[in-house]
Amino acid sequence: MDAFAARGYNNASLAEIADRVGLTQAGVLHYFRSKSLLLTSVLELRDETDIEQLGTERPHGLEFLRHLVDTARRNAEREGIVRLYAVLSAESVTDDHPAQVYFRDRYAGLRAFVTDAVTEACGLDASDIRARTAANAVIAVMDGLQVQWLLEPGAVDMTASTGLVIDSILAGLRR
Amino acid sequence: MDAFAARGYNNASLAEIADRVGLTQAGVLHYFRSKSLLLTSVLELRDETDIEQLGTERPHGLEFLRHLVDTARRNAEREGIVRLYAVLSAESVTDDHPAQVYFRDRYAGLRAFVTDAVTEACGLDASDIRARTAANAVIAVMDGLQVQWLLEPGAVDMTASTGLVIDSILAGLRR
DNA sequence: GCACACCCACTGAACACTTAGTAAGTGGTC
DNA sequence: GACCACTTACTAAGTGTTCAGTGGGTGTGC
Repeated sequence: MDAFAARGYNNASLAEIADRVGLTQAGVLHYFRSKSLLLTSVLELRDETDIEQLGTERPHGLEFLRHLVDTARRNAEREGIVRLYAVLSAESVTDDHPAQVYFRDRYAGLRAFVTDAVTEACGLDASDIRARTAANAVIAVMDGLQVQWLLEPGAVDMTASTGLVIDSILAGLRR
Repeated sequence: MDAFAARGYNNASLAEIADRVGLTQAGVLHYFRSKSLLLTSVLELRDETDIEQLGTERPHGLEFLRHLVDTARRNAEREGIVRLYAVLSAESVTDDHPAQVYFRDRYAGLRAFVTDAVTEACGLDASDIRARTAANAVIAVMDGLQVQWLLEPGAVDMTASTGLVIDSILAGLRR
């Protein structure tokens, strides 16, 4: 995780990773057949532990959207994970990137989740595309803030900006 | 530009770039002393041509924010440039990336510009930090949408989502 | 005796960058 | 207009390094 976050997938080397876990390069490849399999395994593990932490109770509607602001707040304390996702999600749009499928699926799921929450929170019709437009914007703002924050932490308040966008959009859609 | 956009800085090779311009690898290094200098030159050239196109008249306040929505619309027709910035801005947060300074400066300038525009458009006090919070969010939403759009163009309407965020935030701040 | 968990030593490819050279042109001098 | 010194625009052939991945081991525990 740290290696991929600090250097991206392409520029991280198995030798460096092996070193940090006290193995040789060949030792790492004993467990993961290839570098790209290691990357997808790291991403899957990250998802699993996140889901475990979340528990079985998943908030809905407005509560879910408030939860996103909390996530932004918590993210400001977890630079490693933020960096991992910020770097890899953008790198994944390059040709033949091994995490491309992962991120496409991840965003599809996220969009569906947030769209539902917006629809519910604003009492919109399920066919109202404004919910999807809003959901995409909410996801985008969180991602975009991370890049700015990683480059210059003092210049960005992820919690405030995320909260402002969510509040403003909800207020607008409710009218 | 195409090479760095399609493969990122680290994974693009001078040999490939040389091939596409009909030179040898050494021929490219005759003009640009190093790969990282080539990257920064590409980014600077991009800025220069953008500034030339913009002309001398720069919109202010509300007009500038409307202009951002137009930019989002135009970007949907310029995948190459969108990819270049989306990939490189995120890659730049990795250790010792040659474009790190470029993007830090770029975001600092952008934040100042958009903050001024929001302040003016909403008639806020110059010291009101909500303008900066809003500006960061507007920039972030545009960046974040690009990554989603590059991964799955059909799933994202950059114009609509950008417009929604700007309109909602302005409406909220004006009250 | 067998399976697992590794390491050592290697391979071949790719990479950025260097060096030495060539061919074409440019400007000045006799 | 012939010669010369110098520059520019490259190329060919390297250099040393780094990389992911392989194959053949060896030790350890069951």
